[in-house]
Amino acid sequence: MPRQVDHDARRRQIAEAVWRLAARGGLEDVTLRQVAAEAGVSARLLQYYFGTRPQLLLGALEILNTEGEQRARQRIELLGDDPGTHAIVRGVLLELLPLDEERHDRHLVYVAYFVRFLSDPDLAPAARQAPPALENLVTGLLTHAQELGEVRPDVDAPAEAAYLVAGAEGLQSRMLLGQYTPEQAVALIDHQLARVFNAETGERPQPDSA
Amino acid sequence: MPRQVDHDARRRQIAEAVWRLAARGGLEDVTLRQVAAEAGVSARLLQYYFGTRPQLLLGALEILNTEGEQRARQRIELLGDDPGTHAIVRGVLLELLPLDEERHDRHLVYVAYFVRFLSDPDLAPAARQAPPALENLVTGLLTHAQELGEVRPDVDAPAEAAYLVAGAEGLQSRMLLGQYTPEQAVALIDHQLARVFNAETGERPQPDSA
DNA sequence: CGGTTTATGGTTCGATCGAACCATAACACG
DNA sequence: CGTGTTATGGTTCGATCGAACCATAAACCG
Repeated sequence: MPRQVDHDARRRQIAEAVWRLAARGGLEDVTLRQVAAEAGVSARLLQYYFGTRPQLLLGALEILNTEGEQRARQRIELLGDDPGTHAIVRGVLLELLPLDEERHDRHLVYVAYFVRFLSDPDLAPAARQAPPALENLVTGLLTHAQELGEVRPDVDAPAEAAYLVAGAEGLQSRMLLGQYTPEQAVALIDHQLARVFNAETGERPQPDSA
Repeated sequence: MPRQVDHDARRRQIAEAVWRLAARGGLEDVTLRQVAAEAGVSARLLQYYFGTRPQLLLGALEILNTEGEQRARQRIELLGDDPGTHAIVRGVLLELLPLDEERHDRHLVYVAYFVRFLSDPDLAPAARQAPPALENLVTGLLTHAQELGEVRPDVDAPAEAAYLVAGAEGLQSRMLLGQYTPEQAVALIDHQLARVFNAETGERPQPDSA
């Protein structure tokens, strides 16, 4: 069924236009006419593929979510098999940083949606899931590393995991504001990881897989 | 000149309406008519006190900034004289958390403005100053504490300060999303502070001064 | 080949937006 | 007392918005 492919491709094309506009001027610039112009299609098509404007916003966000998850998983797998817990945690945290244009725009779009997440009952579930999931993942990885002896038993795994993730999110904002270079932000994360992990278990700072 | 007082009070009244609307629905809900209704004044007054809509957005942000600085300084001074470096750093970091309604709304408004900071040349300077200033302040405090022996000499003060501030900012986002209670967030910060500072220099976790 | 669904463009409508314009109270000062 | 500045409300205009409506080309199906 080649129809389905066309259909999804069209939705994706339109969603990308929404992302670009939201990353620039915020959600208030995401008007049906502007999206249509940015996507190079007629305004009627937005109605056809997404319906009303709130549905367009929601749909574009859902596509961004699934796409982001895919990319993250790919980049983690790109570390090779058995990359070591240290490297995996590092990969998860770096995923939160805007280290390339794709992640830059994605995180920016999330910020543009943020305030809506709090009040809009349709948008809320799309954003409330990811962060705790990440934190639980890191907690699990740290606990695992503790059992392997790669992390000293006196570190509070949940507390450290929570602050590692929170710190990465904070660095994300600052990078978006242009106040940290990618190198500085990565160095700060590596500094914390070097503290949590025993030194000898650390991978050499291999460049972020693009 | 009681005129000036009235003038500023009016501007503040209008700015508060802008904040409330931005904290709910984001900047796209900050329309001149809605602000007028929320503030209980006529739309004409917004023009009179602020001019055009971009000027209103900018003015409301500036008022929020100065007000936020004042409040922060007050709360720090409320710690008493010579509260100890540990307590001061703690106070600075807690200022980033939405621990009361005032800070909740303020941080929310910043998020609503965030995307604009990146593209709007008028808005940008209002937001780019604060974060690095905070970080430098914490770095200075940690270095000072190091000289006093309250922090071990082998900790990297700038790196730890940067991650402390970044972590507090990350916790801020999660609290706004309702994923952390104030107690949990404060506990995470205290956990990090206990690690950076020598144990005996720590104040007992005195409740956040409201 | 004929009909039904799918996919697309164009147009129009009522609502709302930002901003300019017009009016006039209230108070200040000479 | 009068006159001018300050402070406020109301109205209107052109532009734009979201959404509904109308049309039709293309593709698929019996």
